[in-house]
Amino acid sequence: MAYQPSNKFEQVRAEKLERLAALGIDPWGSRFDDRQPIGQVRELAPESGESHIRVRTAGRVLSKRDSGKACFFDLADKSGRVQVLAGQKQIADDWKVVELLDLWDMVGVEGIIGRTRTGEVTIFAHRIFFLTKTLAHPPEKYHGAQDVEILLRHRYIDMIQDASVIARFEQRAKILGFIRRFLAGEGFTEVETPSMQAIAGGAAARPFITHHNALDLQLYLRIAPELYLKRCLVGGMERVFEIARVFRNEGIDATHNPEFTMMELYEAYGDYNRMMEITEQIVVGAMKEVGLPMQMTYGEYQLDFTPPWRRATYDELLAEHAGCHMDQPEQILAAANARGIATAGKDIDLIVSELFEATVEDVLIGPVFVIDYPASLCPLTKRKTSNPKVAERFELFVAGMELANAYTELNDPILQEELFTKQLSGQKEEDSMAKMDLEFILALKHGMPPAGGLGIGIDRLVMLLTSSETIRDVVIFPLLRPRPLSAGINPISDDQSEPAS
RNA sequence: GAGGGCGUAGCUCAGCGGUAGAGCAUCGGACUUUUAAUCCGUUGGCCGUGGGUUCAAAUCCCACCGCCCUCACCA
Repeated sequence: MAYQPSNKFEQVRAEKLERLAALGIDPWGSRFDDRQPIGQVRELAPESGESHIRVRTAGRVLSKRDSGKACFFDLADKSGRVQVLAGQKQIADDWKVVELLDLWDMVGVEGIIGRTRTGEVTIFAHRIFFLTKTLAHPPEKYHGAQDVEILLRHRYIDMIQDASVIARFEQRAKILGFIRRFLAGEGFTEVETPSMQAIAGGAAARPFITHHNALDLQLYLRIAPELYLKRCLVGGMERVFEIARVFRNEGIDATHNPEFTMMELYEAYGDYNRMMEITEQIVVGAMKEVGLPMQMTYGEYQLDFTPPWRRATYDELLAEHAGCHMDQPEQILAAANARGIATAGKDIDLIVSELFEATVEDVLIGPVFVIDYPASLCPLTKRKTSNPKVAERFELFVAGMELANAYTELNDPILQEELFTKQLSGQKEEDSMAKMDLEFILALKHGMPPAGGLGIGIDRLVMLLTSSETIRDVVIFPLLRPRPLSAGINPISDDQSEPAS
């Protein structure tokens, strides 16, 4: 299969493959040992002039300034960027390599660290080792690629041209690392429950459907790990958690990606009050992990995470922002009608929920725990002993985003079975958390200890802690509709994918 | 799903009825302290796709595709 360059730029670069080969140089390089990261190399630089310190490093050529018998280029690796001066006389035979060097090629460099007369940290090269040819033509050097579509579809371009992109995903990794260490320290065991489930339960969301051929079985991609993690409680795993990729077949916007990461934990003998403490510990700990102060800004908001955070009941927030109480149907209907919320044929609690979402959620700058939800909205949650119409549930809101959701878990199999059959009128089954799962009921019949359970949206937490405005900044490869390759970027083979019909 | 915006060279963008443009990048040349290097020259286009209006369409109209924003849906 012959390589077909997709434009003249690639044609030119392809020809350089031959020219490199003619010089006995492998354009795809090989192992390069004893490499010092560029960040470390920079630290060896003297105050001025050349040192006697030899350095050996490697990276990608991001810019290049030819100057007759010398060539300056900037070499970058993950740790930083440094200028290299390759003088024809100084690098001797390797000058042939420099002559064939293109932007975004990768090379190894050996030389002396120093500074030019303008003070720029520079490797005065003695050797240049060709490591990898870049066949594609890179974006413009000053602005770089700006088109969001290019940056998302080809995230590597985003990473190459903007060091903060990798840094942001490293922050994400640090946050996840902290959560794992913290929970391990608290005695939680990490488990991995099925992503493919015969019944997609544990949340209210439309699932993705898939199929197993050998079993001839329709399966769903999970919308939550909840029902499996509770089985672990039944079995005696007293503290258990999962960092679960979940999949929801819903719309896409700044805070929703079809697949995202949910941390769920369950603690036997706990309740939702205990979950609030853990939530504070996790969020505050994660903030410290990435070096954030308790007072911080996120977008236009000034947030103070100094614990304990405000705890406000669902009812008092409803009263404050919608002017009605959740147990007063006339008030609710009036308030809903006043805001144009359709009420006909809808269960009163569904209307309450819509009213709450319309009036309260967006104004919750927080951090604030919204506690004690209308019970009918919470089929997996234990009811308050003092008032069975209220469920021991909280949601954590920050900057208008829901960041966490937790309950005192319902462990009564008889009530659970009943709640699974109860659909609120005016609500589609797919919009309800109540989906009959007899296997789960059977598990509860074997005795699940009273417990607290917590889910934290990891992507949104990372957004908050990295000042990211959209979830796409923290999901490394967010979903985009596939399309025939963008102009100028063609595959090496000639079998173009067909556009979706 | 509804409304709005955008799609022009590899990239960043101008042009908005009358021969398709600039900067960077590329290619050739000069230059051993440049750093958005500079200087001289050069190449580069199904103007997203398909219809239509017009003597004439990148430009106006319609449909479709993709992306973005707002709203809706949704945690």
